[in-house]
Amino acid sequence: MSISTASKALNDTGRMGSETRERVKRIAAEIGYRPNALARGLLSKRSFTIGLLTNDTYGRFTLPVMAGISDALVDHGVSVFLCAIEDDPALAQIHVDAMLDKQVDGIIATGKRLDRRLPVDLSNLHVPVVYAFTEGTQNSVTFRSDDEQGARLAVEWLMKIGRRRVAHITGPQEFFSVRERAGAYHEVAGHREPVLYGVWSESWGHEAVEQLWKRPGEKPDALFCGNDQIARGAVDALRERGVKVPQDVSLIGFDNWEIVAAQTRPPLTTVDMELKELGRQAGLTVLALAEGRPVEPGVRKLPCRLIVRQSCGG
Amino acid sequence: MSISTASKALNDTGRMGSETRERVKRIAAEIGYRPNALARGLLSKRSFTIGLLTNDTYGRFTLPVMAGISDALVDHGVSVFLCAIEDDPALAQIHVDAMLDKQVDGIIATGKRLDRRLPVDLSNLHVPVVYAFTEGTQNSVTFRSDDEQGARLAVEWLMKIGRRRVAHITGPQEFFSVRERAGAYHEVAGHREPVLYGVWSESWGHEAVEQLWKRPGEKPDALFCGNDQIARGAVDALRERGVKVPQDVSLIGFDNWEIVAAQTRPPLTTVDMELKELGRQAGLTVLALAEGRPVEPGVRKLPCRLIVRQSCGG
DNA sequence: GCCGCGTGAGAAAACCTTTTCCCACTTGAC
DNA sequence: GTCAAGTGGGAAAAGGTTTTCTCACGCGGC
Repeated sequence: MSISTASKALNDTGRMGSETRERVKRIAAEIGYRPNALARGLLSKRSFTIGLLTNDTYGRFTLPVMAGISDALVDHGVSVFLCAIEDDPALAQIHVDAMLDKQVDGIIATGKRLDRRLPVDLSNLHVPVVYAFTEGTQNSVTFRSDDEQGARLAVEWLMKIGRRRVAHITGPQEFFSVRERAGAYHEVAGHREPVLYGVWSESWGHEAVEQLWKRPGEKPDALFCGNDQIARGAVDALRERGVKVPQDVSLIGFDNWEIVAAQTRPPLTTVDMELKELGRQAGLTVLALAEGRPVEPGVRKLPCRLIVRQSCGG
Repeated sequence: MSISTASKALNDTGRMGSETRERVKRIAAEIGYRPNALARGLLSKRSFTIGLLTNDTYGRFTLPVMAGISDALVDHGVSVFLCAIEDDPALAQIHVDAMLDKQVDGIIATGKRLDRRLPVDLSNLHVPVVYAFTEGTQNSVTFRSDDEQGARLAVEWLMKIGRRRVAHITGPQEFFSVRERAGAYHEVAGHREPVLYGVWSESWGHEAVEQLWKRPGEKPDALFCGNDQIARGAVDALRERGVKVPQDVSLIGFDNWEIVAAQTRPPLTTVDMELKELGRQAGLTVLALAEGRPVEPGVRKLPCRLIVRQSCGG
């Protein structure tokens, strides 16, 4: 039995008698034969391997994206190198070089912020690069959440359940997503209540509520928070003031970070950026590029989804 | 210039004139030559790739372990396939097969619980397997945190700062770590206060404090909590009751999950399991095994470290 | 002046697949 | 019976690297 015959039998290629083919397959299964992906890759120029580059240390954004990528690609036999590069350009370069040496079919770059580049230039690689939740280069394919639509979703929901004085407590104004969410907030809620910019922490949420409630005049009847941590801090501050959530004030967060959103009392209604779906699409896209299928460059905004828990009432 | 001469020049092997060697190296650098790791691996039987298998969806344990592995192995040119397998045996098998096909040099299995196996049998693979933070098989190498020592660290600290009535609020008794921590707690603190077993959530921490404070008689002056989430729930409950932390009650958590521990008010003193170090050692061990260096099988317990923040006072 | 040895460089095999090409044999038709 | 066409199987090359083996040449010693 020659090697080539065996190969053709297993791959259903070439011409041969069906009983020969079956026999080869049976014996291969018996001895547990598995082709060596290295050798196969050497010839086919496809390693069935991609690299995921991230500077998101906590994995809060990366992990769902990774799950989506893996989910989409495991059916295609593709495995994923995860490379956490902090914000270290030298480390990033080492990882990129290592991935290229290993002949990855493509690279997905992901981060923790839409408007930041990774500390390494991926623009002139000979493998396709797709950006997810991080800023891409000219003519690249970039996937991001539609923060404007997400914010709109949240504020519209608050209006729909009858809230009229919606305040917005959010992160630093330098963040692109912050500005985009604030823009949508203003469009839907008008300019009756202020936007409070701060940092992404619980303590800022807490402090912002203090500021709002110390002001004279009518208090807000709803808070749209820039992330779940801020929302959680706000809930705590409201409880301390004796303000009831959701009876007196409705509250919506952003991120749907389970560990924060679901454990808050009451559990937070929040905006989910569908990062897993984002990862899935990024994975399928880099695969398409690796296989030479044409992909239109540009920024793809994926819709967010409102996760309704108990912090809004209704 | 023959291929073999070039190879020998770049690898500093073989006999050749030093000026030839230098010339080859210079030109290689000029044209940006990088050897194909697939071809190299095909011959050397070393792919400089390992697989990390995990069923920890949140990545709370996996991520630090992964960081440690990557940190230790990047210097050796090793990349890591991350495979999240949930608790799905079929998915696990697919990922394991994919990794073996890709000729990984070894596999590190990690999980979210010391006393649970991954839903796939890794015992008869022809590549080395190291277990980290999950139960291994007979004769395997397993790395785990020393929960007993960690708990002792916490309770001794509470005693040292003058607390005498230390209660222990923790997770489900089926967990090995829970029993081990409770054992150490009893050894150090005696049996004056009860151990409250429950679940790993904030709400259980909250409820447990209710239970403790509803009982007649003297209240605890310290709480040793089974994880940071329980501790956080406990802090909230204490605040609601007007009990001051750390003035009236000192409180220690477990896990040092930054996002919970550092954002609690006051920030939690807690026990860190040094998962990154655990990952680092697991990485170096699997590398040693891959290179054929002998490694003593058995369970290696790594010491925990107490992270002092503000929830214990002085 | 010849032989042997040492030195530098290249040829070839090996790693494991896939794919192309070719050969031999069978079968059918005339 | 002969030829053509078609069919089943094998040989060989390719992919990029490392390693072992071989070869040619120059130099020193006798």
